[in-house]
Amino acid sequence: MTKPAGSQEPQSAVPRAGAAGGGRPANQGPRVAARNRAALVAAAREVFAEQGLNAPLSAVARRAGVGQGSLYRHFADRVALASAVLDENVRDIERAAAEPGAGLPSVLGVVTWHMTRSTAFVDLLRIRGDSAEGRALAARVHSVLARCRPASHGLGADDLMLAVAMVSGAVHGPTPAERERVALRAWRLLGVEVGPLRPPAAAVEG
Amino acid sequence: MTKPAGSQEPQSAVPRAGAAGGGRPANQGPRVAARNRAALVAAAREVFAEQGLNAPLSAVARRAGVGQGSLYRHFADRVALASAVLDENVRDIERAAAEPGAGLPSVLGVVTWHMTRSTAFVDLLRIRGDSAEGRALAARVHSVLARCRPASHGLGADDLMLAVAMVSGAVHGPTPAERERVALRAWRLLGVEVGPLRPPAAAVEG
Amino acid sequence: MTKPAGSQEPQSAVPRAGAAGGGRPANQGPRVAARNRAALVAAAREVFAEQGLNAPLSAVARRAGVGQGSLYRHFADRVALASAVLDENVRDIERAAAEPGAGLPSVLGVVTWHMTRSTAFVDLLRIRGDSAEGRALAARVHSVLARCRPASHGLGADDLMLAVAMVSGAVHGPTPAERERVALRAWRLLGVEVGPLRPPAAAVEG
Amino acid sequence: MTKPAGSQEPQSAVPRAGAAGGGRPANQGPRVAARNRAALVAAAREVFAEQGLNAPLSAVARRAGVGQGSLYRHFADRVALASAVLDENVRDIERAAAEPGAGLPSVLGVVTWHMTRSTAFVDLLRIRGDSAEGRALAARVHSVLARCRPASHGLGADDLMLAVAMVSGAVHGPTPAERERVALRAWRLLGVEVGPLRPPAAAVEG
DNA sequence: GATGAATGAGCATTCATTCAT
DNA sequence: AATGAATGAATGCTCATTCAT
Repeated sequence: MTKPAGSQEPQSAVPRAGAAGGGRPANQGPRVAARNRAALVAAAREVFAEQGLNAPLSAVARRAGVGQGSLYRHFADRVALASAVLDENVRDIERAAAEPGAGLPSVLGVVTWHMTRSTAFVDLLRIRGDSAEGRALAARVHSVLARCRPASHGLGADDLMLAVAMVSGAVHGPTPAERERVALRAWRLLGVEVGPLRPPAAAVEG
Repeated sequence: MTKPAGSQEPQSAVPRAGAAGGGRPANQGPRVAARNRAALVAAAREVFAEQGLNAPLSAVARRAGVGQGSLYRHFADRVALASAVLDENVRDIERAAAEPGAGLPSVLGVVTWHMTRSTAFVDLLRIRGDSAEGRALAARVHSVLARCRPASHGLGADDLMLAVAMVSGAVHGPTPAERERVALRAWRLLGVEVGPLRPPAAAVEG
Repeated sequence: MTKPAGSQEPQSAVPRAGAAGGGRPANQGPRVAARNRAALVAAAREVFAEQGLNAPLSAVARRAGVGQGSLYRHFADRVALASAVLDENVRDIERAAAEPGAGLPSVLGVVTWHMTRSTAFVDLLRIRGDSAEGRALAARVHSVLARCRPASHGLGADDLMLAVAMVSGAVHGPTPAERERVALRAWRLLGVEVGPLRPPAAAVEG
Repeated sequence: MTKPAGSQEPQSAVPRAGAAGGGRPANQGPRVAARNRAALVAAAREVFAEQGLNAPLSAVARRAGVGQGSLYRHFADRVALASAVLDENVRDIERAAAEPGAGLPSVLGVVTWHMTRSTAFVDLLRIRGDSAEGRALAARVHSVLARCRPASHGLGADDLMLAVAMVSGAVHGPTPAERERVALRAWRLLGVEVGPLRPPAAAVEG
């Protein structure tokens, strides 16, 4: 007769203005569409980071404070949702590469920072071939690395992608700090210089 | 003395012993116990290799041609089953290290061969910390590497374990051949020499 | 981005909307929510009364004509469902105590009527300590008895609860009529006057 | 990867003489038949007392240190096993009635002692009608009470059986001491005198 | 366009019962 | 006569997906 411990209350990202009392929250109409989409991506980022890509989609909807149906309206399936999450990660990386004075080390710093923050991102780098969306995202990372790579380095972009996958594979551990330590050891083993592990300018989570 | 509410009614009032119909298959008796256990491990190896360590256990039982109950009789839980599977892999590695003339490259060849054969083995090497049994298996690999490592190499056993995890992380691809190609590229990037990718003398599957 | 191993495949690639075949019954939408909840409580009342509180919940769902999932949506666990059922019983008793001219005999009449109708109610009165909800329900009965008890009677509310439990313990038999007979004999043995065994004004089943 | 906590080791009541090592224990032949039967009854008494009459029969066999098959050889079904357990209880009661100087109070003392020791016995007294065996056992108790009843008492044997059932119904609580307290209160409420709660001369458990 | 209830297939696990040894 | 493994139906529970409102 105890309520299940793990039950999570909705964290209503979208405050309801609607009718009084315990009734169904008023339909906010299209006005909230964009807000809902963003809330879903943010929730999915957290949930996927914590529980892996298998996490129940219902948990994502709940954490986003959004109905199950809305999740499916915005994202046809799990892959679409995951892609949206990872798209932001990749965008961060592209942004880092575009910063003035950016070089391979600073970009790898951002890449590695994401690896230590998100299990899902690790999976993207490891298993990129499993879906068209995954391949596309990986291709964007590849292209960033290709542009950054200083000719002098001796590693082609393909090699760099492989190296990134290798480091991803090694990254694990209970805390971000521990994962950072492992990641840096892995890069050292590869003899690749990495800049400071950091989110790009305006990044939110990881 | 009441019929307990939760009790299970007999499945069939008229069990068939013979040939006809879809009746319950004959109970083969304890004679098949060892055979069943082996079949379960073999089936689990395949299923885990294909679908990862989270594959449905019912699929394992089905592929082994064994009842669900027998699976649980032989293996208390998923971890026990996985341990039995991976134990054979680790044993292969230990055997390879014990062969006359064995060295780090030949052992890594066996390790890598397993990586290209089994998703589950990759998971073991990557996420070794998830259970006592997993840690114990990983420790055995570590200890083999510690013994093999030529002092001259410059890499400690911890570094080698990390390297193995890195290669594991990179290994992916639709076919074993493709995965072998990737694994060899990864080792080259690390500057570590690997012997021929092969199962040890009498290995069965992988 | 891999298909999670444990994920569930869609049950049917071609869901039927229409009349024919054994396809999935149409989703009736939230309109039926309240109806479903009521149907579940009613079904649970019957099933628990017949088979005791350990009856399979699937049987409840089936009898209610409702999916398993809906049952779990409305009631987090077996206890929540049982509480909902027994809550109605207790409410009946409270209502009986509130009727004009009600006294201990008439309230005991209602209590006893429920005892002869529902195994589950008997269990509540006998084993009230098994859960917080059970204790709360029993406490409500206790409080009703405390209010009804004529000071002259010589029995405290605790004694009355014990007496109720004793009668509950004795009540058994194949038919309600038989159970009523036994219950009345039990009360007579205790020397306690009981009014007519009856449901309160607007009770539904029992 | 933790072993399930609740797993109980067999408490081998029957020491094995058999072959060396980990092989199947030698079949001890008919010599152990009687011993096994007794071990099963004893184990069932404990298991039923602890977990109720629904307890898994496998738990009984395990605790008896006996194969599942042997259980089924000795007892055709759950009811037969329960009957064997309760038969000993009833025999205790009959023995108590046969003691020199025995009277209704001392017999009720033994009856009540059993009620506070065994859930199963309570069930027998409450639900005696559910099986032929149950009815037969209850009839034996009835007959003992009929012989003991002092004419002066005013209660017929039927009334006494009902009273016993009523007290049974009230008996519950976490400890035997608590259950004794409740039972005595119940008898007092009925105005029936009870002797000291005790097992008969050579009783084993209860 | 949002909502959240409905649905039932699927997986893990348990356990009564049978049966070869 | 004992043993203990095999068997699979049954049950609890979860979750992807649909759909009326």
